[in-house]
Amino acid sequence: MAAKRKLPEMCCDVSPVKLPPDETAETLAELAWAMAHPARVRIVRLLLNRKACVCGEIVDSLPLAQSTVSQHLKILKQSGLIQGDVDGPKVCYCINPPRLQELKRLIASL
Amino acid sequence: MAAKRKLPEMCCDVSPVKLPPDETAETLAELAWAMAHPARVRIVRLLLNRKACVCGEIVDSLPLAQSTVSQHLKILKQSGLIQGDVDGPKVCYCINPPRLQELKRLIASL
DNA sequence: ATCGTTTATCGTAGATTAACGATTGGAGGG
DNA sequence: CCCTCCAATCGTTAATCTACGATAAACGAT
Repeated sequence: MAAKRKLPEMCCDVSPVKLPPDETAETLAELAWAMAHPARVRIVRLLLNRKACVCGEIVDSLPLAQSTVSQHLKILKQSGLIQGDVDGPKVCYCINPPRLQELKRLIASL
Repeated sequence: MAAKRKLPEMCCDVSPVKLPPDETAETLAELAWAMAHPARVRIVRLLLNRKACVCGEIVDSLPLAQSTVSQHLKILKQSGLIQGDVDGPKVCYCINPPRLQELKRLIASL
C-alpha cells in the first residue's frame, strides 16, 4: 500500500498547464514508431554496421518472409530513416543520417 | 507488436531454442513503441517539465477523453517509462528516470 | 524475346490499437 | 451512511499492423 502523504500538495505540481501544441511530438512519435518493431530495429542496425547499402541480404538476416521484410523496409523508408536506391534488379538500402540524427536529438532532449 | 505476453503457460519446459538474437532490439522496440504516439510523447514531456507527478491534469492538457488518456498512461506504465503513485483519490504520475535513460542510451548508441 | 533473379505490391487473415461512453471501485467529506 | 470526485476498467467500434503466399514489375543475361 502506498503510504499516505499528509503533506498538503506535496505530490502534485499545481502550476497552470500550458503545453505548446507540440509539433515535434508528432515527429518524435513518427520516428519512434518506425523503430517500434524488433525487425525494423535490426534492419537499421544492419544498415549501420555495414555502412554500405544492402539489398536482399536483409531478408536472409531476418526470420521473416520476403514480402514482410519489404513491408518493414517500406515503413522505414516512409519514415525517412532509410532510403533505397535501385541498382539494376537489386535495391540498395542505406541509412539517411540526417533523419536518424533527428531521432537521436529528439530522444536525447527529452 | 509481435512481442506480447503470450507466454506458454505450459507445464513442460519449452526451452527457447532461439535465444534472443538481439535482446536489445526487443527492448528498444518496446520502448520506442511506448513513445510511438503523440499523446504519449506529450505525456512524457509534461511529466518531465514539471518534475513532480501530475494526476488528472494530464487529461485536461490533452484533447482526449479521460478513458483514452488512462489507456495511454497504462501503456507508458507498462513500458516502465513512468510510474503512478496513489495519493488519496488521485494518482500522481512521474517519470522513471532509469528506464528513460535506457531508452536514451539505446537510441544514442545506434 | 524469353528466362531467371530480385523486389514491390496485392489480397487476405488474425491480432492489436485507439478512441469513446458507460460503468465500477476507492477515498474523503458532510 | 450517502454523496462526490477521481481514475481504472469494460465493452464496443473502426482503423491499423503484421504476417504470409501469390502475383506483378523491372532488370540483366542468354
